[in-house]
Amino acid sequence: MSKINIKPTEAELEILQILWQHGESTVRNVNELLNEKRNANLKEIGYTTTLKLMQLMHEKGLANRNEESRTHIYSAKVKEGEMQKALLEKFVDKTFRGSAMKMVMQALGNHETSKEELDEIKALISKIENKK
Amino acid sequence: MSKINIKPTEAELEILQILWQHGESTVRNVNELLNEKRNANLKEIGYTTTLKLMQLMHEKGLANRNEESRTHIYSAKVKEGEMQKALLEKFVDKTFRGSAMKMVMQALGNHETSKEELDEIKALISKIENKK
DNA sequence: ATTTATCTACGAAAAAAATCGTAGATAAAT
DNA sequence: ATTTATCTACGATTTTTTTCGTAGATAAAT
Repeated sequence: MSKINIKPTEAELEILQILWQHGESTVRNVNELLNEKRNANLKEIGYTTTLKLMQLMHEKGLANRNEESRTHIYSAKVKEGEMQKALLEKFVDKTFRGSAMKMVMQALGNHETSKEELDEIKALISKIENKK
Repeated sequence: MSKINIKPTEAELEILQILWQHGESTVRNVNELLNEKRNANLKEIGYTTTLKLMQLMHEKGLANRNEESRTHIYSAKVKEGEMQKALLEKFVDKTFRGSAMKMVMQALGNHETSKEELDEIKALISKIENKK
């Protein structure tokens, strides 16, 4: 269960993404990945900036930290799916006045959806329909 | 076409919602609606706070302002659908690593979807499929 | 005609988020 | 054994966002 009551900031979410994708990581790892992505023209993120953010995330309960070795190892404390669910709900409220349907329609409309994906959705719909 | 390159802040988006729903509005209108929603325990938003936000929105190009009468009348400059589209895209990137599909599946899974809504989606899917 | 209420403009304070510099400790390299 | 690199901790600065107070003008109420 464990509902998520901690909303990450933009920067924190970016780091969470990395932790979810790469699993346990050091600050340096994360910092490098952040800067790779942000590669373009933008200024690099300093090491201590990332460090500070990750320390805060640990304090807030967004990340675990293994302090056994000098170089601490961080990992996401919240599960990706749960966080997505929580953020999605908030987003739908804020942007689509609570109508998840509208959002889904919008997403399907805009986004180039492949045949496979459509099939996937159809399968899910059948599954939901059968439950009724 | 006019792509949207202006991202509203949280507070600004809340005001946009009101402008979209109610059309032309005065600052006082908006301020009252904001406080109604926020009714619970929270502290009220001061009138000048809302005023300032709406002035900024006007400067940024998020809102139109009719200054004919002393009491200015504001309206949303960007269309709701366009803004939703822009925000959705950003949100999918940030939260679902760009996979709109994942998000749709998540949304359909979580949210209690009625039969009518499911039919609506199925209709949309057919429409998309036929286009191919 | 005065008082009272309602607006806008403007600047500034407060709060939240992001960024960085420096110090001190430990490890690695020479 | 020294020097150099790498870490954490911590405080401070900067930037962004939100909030509000005050002044001056106009309208409404008395």
